[in-house]
Amino acid sequence: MKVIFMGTPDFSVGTLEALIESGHEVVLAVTQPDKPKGRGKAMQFPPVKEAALAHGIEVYQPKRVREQDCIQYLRRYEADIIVVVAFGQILPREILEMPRYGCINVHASLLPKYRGAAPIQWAVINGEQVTGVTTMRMDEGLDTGDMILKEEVRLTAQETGGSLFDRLAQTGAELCLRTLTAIEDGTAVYTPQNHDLATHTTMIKKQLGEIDWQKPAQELERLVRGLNPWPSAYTFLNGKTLKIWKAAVAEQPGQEEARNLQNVREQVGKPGSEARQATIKIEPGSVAWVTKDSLTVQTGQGLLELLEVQLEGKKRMTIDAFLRGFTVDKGCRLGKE
RNA sequence: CGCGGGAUGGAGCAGUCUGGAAGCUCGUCGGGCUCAUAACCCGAAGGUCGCAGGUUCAAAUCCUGCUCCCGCAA
Repeated sequence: MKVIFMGTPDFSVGTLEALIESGHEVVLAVTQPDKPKGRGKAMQFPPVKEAALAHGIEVYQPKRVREQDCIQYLRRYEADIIVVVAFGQILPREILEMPRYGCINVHASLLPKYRGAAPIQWAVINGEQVTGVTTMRMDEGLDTGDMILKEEVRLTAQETGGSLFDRLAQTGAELCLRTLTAIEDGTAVYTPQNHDLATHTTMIKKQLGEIDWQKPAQELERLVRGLNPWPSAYTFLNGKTLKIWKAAVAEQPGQEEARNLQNVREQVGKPGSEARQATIKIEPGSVAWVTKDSLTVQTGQGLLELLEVQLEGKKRMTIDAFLRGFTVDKGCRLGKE
């Protein structure tokens, strides 16, 4: 089929390339405008633009697709279908109705759950067992169109936002091809969503990664995984940002750890309050115990062991490497002062 | 020219301001202790101090240029 592809980030690239390799005629790749990137200042192409250029496909980067100029421009390509994967702009009705087969969207969740911006990370953060990819025929709502195909993906215990992202991108690419085939064959079935079951996710903001030590260790561990590799969970140590790349809910302390715990309690406890020592609780966010190769923090519920961290301006490193050059005392508080 | 941190034996760091014998915590190798050990004791190997110039009797340290890594911001 004659396809116009719309997408922007890495997630979209897999589907674009699958379309090209499958023999569909991708006549145009629409993506967001270039933006100034990282440390220097240089403009950077969106991943989809990179991929399109590598395959010799024409690229179009409108600021706003809803503008008439843009709509007229797209019309000239007389596409059979428009495939949209994480494009980042809302399509107006005129575009939705433009191609013979409409606009097909690949969404990284099992609709109607997780409509919206960052379904992949949220699935990890929320501790979902299963998520997946859904293709739908777009309408004017946000991920509200009729569903065509759906594929489940099971999360692993150590799933990160990044790993799930990769898997769903591939699943999405395959599902998209199958969807196009079904549409071409006329065998596609359009199933309306049950809107009563819909849930929505919000865009991931950087600040979501700031760890609230009052929360349970299990929840924090999921946050760490969900926000890896971007934007990553973080806390503060001596006023500096400490990113947490990997953590684990700590097992019950063994004998030695228990003894260390006792030491901390003694340091934290006020002098002369012996009777209360047994009941004094380590504050959430305090280092519960530290050895030469492990660092465990008290949370609102349970303990979180930090396994891989990165201090501001430093490289990411395993906890044992980190502890070799950076002294962390028992009872030391993490987080903002 | 967006702001800032960094580059020192295999790892992570100190030393740089106030030039003058390369250090710390680990790891590795050898030996010892031990029922045993990731614990403890003794010993050893391993570094052109990111690169290139300059100043100086003398540069990891001061000056100039460059490369690479990283945090923020986008």
